[in-house]
Amino acid sequence: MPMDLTNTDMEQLDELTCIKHAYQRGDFLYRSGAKFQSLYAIRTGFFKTQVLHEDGREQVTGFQMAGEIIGMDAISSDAHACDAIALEDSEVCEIPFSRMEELSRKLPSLQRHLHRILSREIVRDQGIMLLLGSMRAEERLAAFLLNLSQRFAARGYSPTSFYLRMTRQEIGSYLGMKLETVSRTLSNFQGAGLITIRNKSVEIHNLQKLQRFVGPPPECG
Amino acid sequence: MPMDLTNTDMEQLDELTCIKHAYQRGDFLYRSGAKFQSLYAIRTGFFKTQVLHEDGREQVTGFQMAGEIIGMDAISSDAHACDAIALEDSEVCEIPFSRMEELSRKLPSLQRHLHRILSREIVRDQGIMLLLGSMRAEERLAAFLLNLSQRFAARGYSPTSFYLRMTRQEIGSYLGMKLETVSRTLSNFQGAGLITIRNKSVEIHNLQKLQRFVGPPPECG
DNA sequence: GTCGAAACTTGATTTACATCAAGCGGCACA
DNA sequence: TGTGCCGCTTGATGTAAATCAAGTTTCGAC
Repeated sequence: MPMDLTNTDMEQLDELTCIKHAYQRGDFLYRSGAKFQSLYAIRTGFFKTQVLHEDGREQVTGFQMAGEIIGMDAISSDAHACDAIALEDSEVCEIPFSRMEELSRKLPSLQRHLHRILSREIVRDQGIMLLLGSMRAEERLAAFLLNLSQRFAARGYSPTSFYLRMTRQEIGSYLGMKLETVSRTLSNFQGAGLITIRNKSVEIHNLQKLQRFVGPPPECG
Repeated sequence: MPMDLTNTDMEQLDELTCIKHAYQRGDFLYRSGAKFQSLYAIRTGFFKTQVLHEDGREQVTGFQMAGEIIGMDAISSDAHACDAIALEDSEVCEIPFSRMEELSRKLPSLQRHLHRILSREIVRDQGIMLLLGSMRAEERLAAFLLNLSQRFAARGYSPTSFYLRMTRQEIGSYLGMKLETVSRTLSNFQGAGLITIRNKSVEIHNLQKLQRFVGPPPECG
């Protein structure tokens, strides 16, 4: 939780983030419809969030990793609007939201931080809307890999070599395509020498080239 | 702005919402990249928000009407992340955000309200992700019409008879399809007796039937 | 180590939607 | 009261991705 708090602020904030929990792969952090109590800061591990349509269709709405906050969708109606499921053994800090509201009334920097986090989620979602609404399969997958790359890099891991914690099916759900298309497109990237993919481990050989995939097809010449 | 405020709270809030502006059709309320100062409450009229990809592609991320708040995406980075454009002559209240933060530290009910608004936007976006990621064109358009219907109804207008303020192109951008597909699908709905559409005026004949379109194709029998 | 279920890859075929193309209609403006 | 443009509709054709269908690999449970 990087923010511009003084030490004493930090101490007060500690009161918030003290309830730690461990989850195993497959565990639900929360379920859609559950009463909202807390936000959750992921300390270690990997989660997915998904919304379920009444007709059984599901849409993965995000993959969350260490340092990210989830549960913000639940504030609006006091009930969670999606499921959050651990994709690997994970640790989270539970942040009781009423405490957070109370404290953020006293600490402007905490208040500001909370607002930014909420807003960042909105911006993230808009980016996914752009991706789902106006990109082709190849571009979506390239954008997805680059996004993971950046986030791993920001955490001190390699931006070019990492494990996918999720299945092809889950990637497909997130990106609005079928698992076969995910598999095929990854194979194409590999065939083009952009990446090496072996099961869930990815190696990106050329970030720039992959970046160039995210954009309109090169028919403009 | 319906909320549970006492009268004196209400008076303090009035200080916030006093800067009124008028916009004509086509005017920008704000542009992507502009410095963030304020949220905007739409009093009358109709807006669209859109994100622009560097390669020129654009994605409409929402249509906003009276009573709705826009500009929340800008909080995270102190700069607007999308354009907001009036689709008809409109009036908005500018809400300076620093004032709002200040005041919401004193008024827990305002604080709570702000958090709910931010969270509601997140939930809305997730719904659009579901729509874009896992629905067919027909379902998306049905869902779109039903959403407009509900929102008009909530404002005291007819849920079954209304004007579309946006072009087929804009609907298509929002729903991740081409304008021709929007046009064709609307024609199909009309052919099936679900709606009457004449230019931008829509009449929904059967909300239930339209509702049933939002769901998996009836192959389950 | 063996078995069985999931996850994944790859190919053949189908399909929903995009693209290309032409004509119509309503509205702003002269 | 025309006239030109933009938004819209509709048809013909093309194509990206879905679907259907094997076959292979991986991995967890026993």
